[in-house]
Amino acid sequence: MRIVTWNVNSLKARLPRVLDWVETMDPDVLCIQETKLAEDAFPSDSFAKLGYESIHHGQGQWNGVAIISKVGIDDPVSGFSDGGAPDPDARIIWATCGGLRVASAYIPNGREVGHDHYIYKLDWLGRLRSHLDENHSPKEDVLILGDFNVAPEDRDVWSAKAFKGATHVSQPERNAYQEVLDWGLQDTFRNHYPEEDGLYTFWDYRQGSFYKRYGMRIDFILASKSLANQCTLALVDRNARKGEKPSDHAPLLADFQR
DNA sequence: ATGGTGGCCTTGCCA
Repeated sequence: MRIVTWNVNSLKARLPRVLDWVETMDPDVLCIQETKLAEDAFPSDSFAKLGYESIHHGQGQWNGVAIISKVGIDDPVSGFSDGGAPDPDARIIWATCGGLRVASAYIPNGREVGHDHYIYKLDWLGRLRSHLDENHSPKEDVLILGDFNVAPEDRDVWSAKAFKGATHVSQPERNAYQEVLDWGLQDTFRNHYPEEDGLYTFWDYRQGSFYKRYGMRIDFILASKSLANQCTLALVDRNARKGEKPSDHAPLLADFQR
């Protein structure tokens, strides 16, 4: 099975490129973030023509997450089932696809260390861990895919110096991310490239960051142990960041022996 | 190509 995550930064703006990419790369499951579409505005028909079912949790101008699948979509859940108040933002959607419990997640950006939105980000990652604790076992086949807006190590940003004091690299964010991993998930991409640095999934539109290789590795395919052991390929498609009207994120792809 | 934000509910906010 081929599983992909891609923050598309507006599915309306990106639809032609996403459809073209899906036809070429033929994923079984694609998790999309930042659709920026209202709940009912997801272009299901366009994906249905390519053989995919889809589910969407959207709010309009911001955020919005979706899953498209060729291997079924069962038991969808939008947001968290952790007993807490509903998340005001559309940031996570869950479904069972081909026997795997899959989540498409868009973790809050945080804006600035100490900002209300930063507190929300830390809380949000805590709720993700709580949802896993209360709804799943690490012995199941679980995949959390998405834009985590956290760089786990200094080598996951182009310059640790440039990020000093910034969000995405602060210790509280890294700790909250690690708490999610510690539930029983592995970073499948890092498993494949344990010694490499300079591998990124996001490049800011500003200042020609992509051309300068000023990137960040903030998108992940996290897999429970049983699945992580079956991951045969993991890669970032940097070509999708090139050309006309790219997203600022590249798709991250993983193949599993299933 | 020797240089280069982009998306949105747009004249500001968000990433």
